Amino acid sequence: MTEPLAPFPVPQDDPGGLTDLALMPPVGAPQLRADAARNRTRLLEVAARLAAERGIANVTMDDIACGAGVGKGTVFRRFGDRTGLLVALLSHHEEQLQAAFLSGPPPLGPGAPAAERLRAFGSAVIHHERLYRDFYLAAHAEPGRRRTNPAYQLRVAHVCMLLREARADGDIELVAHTLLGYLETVLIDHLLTRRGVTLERLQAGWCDLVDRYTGRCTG
Amino acid sequence: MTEPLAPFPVPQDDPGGLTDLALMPPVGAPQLRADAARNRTRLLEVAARLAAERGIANVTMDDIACGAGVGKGTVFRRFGDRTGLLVALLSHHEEQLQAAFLSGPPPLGPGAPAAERLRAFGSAVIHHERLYRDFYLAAHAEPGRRRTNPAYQLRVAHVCMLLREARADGDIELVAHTLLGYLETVLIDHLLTRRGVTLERLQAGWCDLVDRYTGRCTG
DNA sequence: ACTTTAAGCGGACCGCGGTCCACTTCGTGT
DNA sequence: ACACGAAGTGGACCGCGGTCCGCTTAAAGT
Repeated sequence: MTEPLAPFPVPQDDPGGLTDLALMPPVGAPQLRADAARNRTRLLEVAARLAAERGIANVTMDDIACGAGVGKGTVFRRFGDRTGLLVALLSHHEEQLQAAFLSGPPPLGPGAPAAERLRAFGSAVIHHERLYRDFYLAAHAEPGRRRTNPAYQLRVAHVCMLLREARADGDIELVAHTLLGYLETVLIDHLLTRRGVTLERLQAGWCDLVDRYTGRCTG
Repeated sequence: MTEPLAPFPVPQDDPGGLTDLALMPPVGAPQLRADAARNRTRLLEVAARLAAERGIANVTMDDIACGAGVGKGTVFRRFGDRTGLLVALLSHHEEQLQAAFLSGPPPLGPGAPAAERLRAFGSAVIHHERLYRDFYLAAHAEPGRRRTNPAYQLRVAHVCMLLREARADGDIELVAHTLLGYLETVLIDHLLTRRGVTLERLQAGWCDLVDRYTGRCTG
């Protein structure tokens, strides 16, 4: 239970909570009614505040609803379920990460060689997910949904692109999933906290993995 | 929801349900009272039967308790929680798999070259988990616990051993986790059912991954 | 301004996993 | 045979996530 995590801004856009975590396409968002938008914002603010106070694991949906002065039904109508709320909470940070690897400065963003960008990608993801560890762990409580969410799919697409650009041989999509498997929040957390693996070691392992697929020996 | 899955034998040993999935060490098991052992068996039988009838996802803990004619408290005392019960249900199959790669015939068991055994291992795990898909998916509902269970740790140890035997270079433990990440039930299932990847392709991807670490180019 | 209506709202309600604790039973030592 | 303690038992109880449905309200059309 990593606690505080300073409160953070709540995104105003993305009304439905459905396109969350997909950078770029706020298109097709069905436009919320004014009161609904207000409630959405308040709910996210309250959730963030309570999570900062006592850790997201100790915040119930009722807490959030009643903290925002709305009924429980409103919360579920807006976010679908608990996971949806968590995803929405994470979306702001997630978008920052996405912006960094899609259009930020090299070596993470465009400009550096693909292999180098891949290495930087791993490092960035590890740090990012570590920073918001509790949220990611909570949001991944339902393992089946993880890979269907837009943020994950964007990562897959991005890694595929870099692999192709790096002339990686083999089944690109499968390789991408293999690489992303290494970056799984739960695995990283397990290795770091339960197995005593250091961050440097993790990073080295990532670079090694990337190298195995992006040439060095198979050209 | 893959349904039927013929009923299967229920293990009589392993009283506490705690050492389940750890092949070999029924040592240290605290010896159940006769009635408790009887109830344990009945519970597992009922659970297996109901799961075969309507799929494990549609079986509640109350169903099982009342189907076995015992109170709910009894179920939880014996198995700790739902996951514990599922693990116990799987333990028989899991042990068969373990026996196969620990002491079965080559190429999966001892006798074949390590790299070949590793390739066979992936194939075996993929088929095995696919066979009991629903159970594994249900048992992995809580992602954090997966890697702390004895069965997973045994897999890690086994893969580490084979990697060392194959003179794989790099950080063996991390490599083992990378490999096992590829075999994650949820990932495999996602690729097979949601992404239309074929079994052969999956298998080829596994062999490729193994080869990257066990020589071929890095010697 | 007035109507209309789809979207939003709230909170009672449900089912499930999990806990608790007073009571029973097994099996051991005498 | 018996007494006694540890292990086992059952079912009432709890909290949480999630649903339902009758009421309210924002905002678009006229």
